[in-house]
Amino acid sequence: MSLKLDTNGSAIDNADSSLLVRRETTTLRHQATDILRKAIIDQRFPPGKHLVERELCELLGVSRTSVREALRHLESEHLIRMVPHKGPVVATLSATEARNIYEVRAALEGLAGELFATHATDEQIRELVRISKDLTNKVRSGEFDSVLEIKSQFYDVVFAGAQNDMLARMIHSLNTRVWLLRRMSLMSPDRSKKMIMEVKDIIKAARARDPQSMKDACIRHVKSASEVVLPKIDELEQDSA
Amino acid sequence: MSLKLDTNGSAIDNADSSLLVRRETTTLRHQATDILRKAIIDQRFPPGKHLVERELCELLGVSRTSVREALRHLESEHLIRMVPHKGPVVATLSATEARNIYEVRAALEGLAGELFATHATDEQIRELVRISKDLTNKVRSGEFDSVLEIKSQFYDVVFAGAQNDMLARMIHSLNTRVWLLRRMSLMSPDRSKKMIMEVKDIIKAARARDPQSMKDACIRHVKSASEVVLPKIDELEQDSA
DNA sequence: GATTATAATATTGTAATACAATCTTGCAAA
DNA sequence: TTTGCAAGATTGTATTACAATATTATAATC
Repeated sequence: MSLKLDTNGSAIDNADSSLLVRRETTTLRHQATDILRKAIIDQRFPPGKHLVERELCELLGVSRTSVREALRHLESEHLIRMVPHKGPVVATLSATEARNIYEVRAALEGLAGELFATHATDEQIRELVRISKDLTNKVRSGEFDSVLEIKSQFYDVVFAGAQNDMLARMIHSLNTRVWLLRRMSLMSPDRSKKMIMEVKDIIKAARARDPQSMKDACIRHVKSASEVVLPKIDELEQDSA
Repeated sequence: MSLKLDTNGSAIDNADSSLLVRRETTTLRHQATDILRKAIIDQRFPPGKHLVERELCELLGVSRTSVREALRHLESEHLIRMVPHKGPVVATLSATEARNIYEVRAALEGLAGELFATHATDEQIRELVRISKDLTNKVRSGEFDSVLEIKSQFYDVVFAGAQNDMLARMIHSLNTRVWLLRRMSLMSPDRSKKMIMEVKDIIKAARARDPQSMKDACIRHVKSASEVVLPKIDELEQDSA
């Protein structure tokens, strides 16, 4: 496993028009946080795995100070759990938690949709349409790997149009925790087809600028995804018991 | 200012029936986090104040290690903002952010209400009724200081009945950030009266176990609070500009 | 005097080391 | 087999150190 990060934060790309100094914000602990987060999301550290600080130090090539502060951050994202005097454990996701998260996501994404239909610019609506077409193509051609990424773009536009950063951050943090469930759900081809239909409903409501329908469509979309995913995680939990 | 914390974590209260070992979970950094959080919420560190790590060390009587890890935690709660190479700054709350938070709160507390009406036990409903009466009394007798505390109890019961920890945690973290706005809002006597009415609506819906009305009542309650508070923070922002 | 260059200072970011508290494990004794 | 204890591992915390960066004060130049 090589998770090493570059100690000299490079990247002095100042090609854009702004004359602002490209302030080097990437601290080591920040890089460490990102790398560890990615490792957890990609399941290189499987749920339940007991992490050892010293091993992480070697793995990342940074000191314990930085590792510990990174762990503190991941703890607040609920990606790891700190057991006193035992150390960090990669968070597991119980069926109950997954259910809870999808309940909250439905409410929040419903709100996001409602706000988008209310505040979005025409350009943002067009952008959403464009992405949804892209999504359809990728599903048709079977490129399921890129579907999740495009889906993220889709939501980024929704959040931008909704004009509520707090909301965007909260949904994002929820999604981080159910990332693998989402991947699981989008991989199944029949789910993909249904997903496309639901996105079409969302687009329709967006073009009509109808907050209520947009909200409903977004909620239906999350609920529909949860109906695919939750039974699966229920099974998994049964198996391990 | 004395914010010192006790280094020897004391507290071996094992009077309850459980035979489980009362595991000593209070690490120094945890205590430090709590104390700093409280100091910020109580405005002993006013918004925008530049905190200096070494001063915090002396203030709390712990090492920089612990202080920094505590800061990492508060950063993720958005109570402080880390400026690279300048250090932690107590977070300020813009009018826009406040508006965003109240939007999200409305959605989340609406969900909490809906879930409570669906899942709560009869005992929990009775408990809610009891607390709301307590609340009415305190408002009548003008004890506004304790109103906010009882209101917290009220919500704790709602969350317990809603059976969604994730939801509870998210609302709680939002409330932390708008704590002073809430205090501001509840202090005004006429707001209190309206608040009592709204709580009565919530109670009514809870007893009827009507998810939809409970949801609506909870949303109305948050919206109503925001209508009192948001103009005030708008003024504040105008003044400082 | 105003502006710029330079130095001094303060603070954060990171590392390395140390040690006590605690947990885990394995082994010996009953 | 169970109990007790020692050894090892790991975290929690403190201390010290130093480089990188930001701020402030001072001197130099126009």
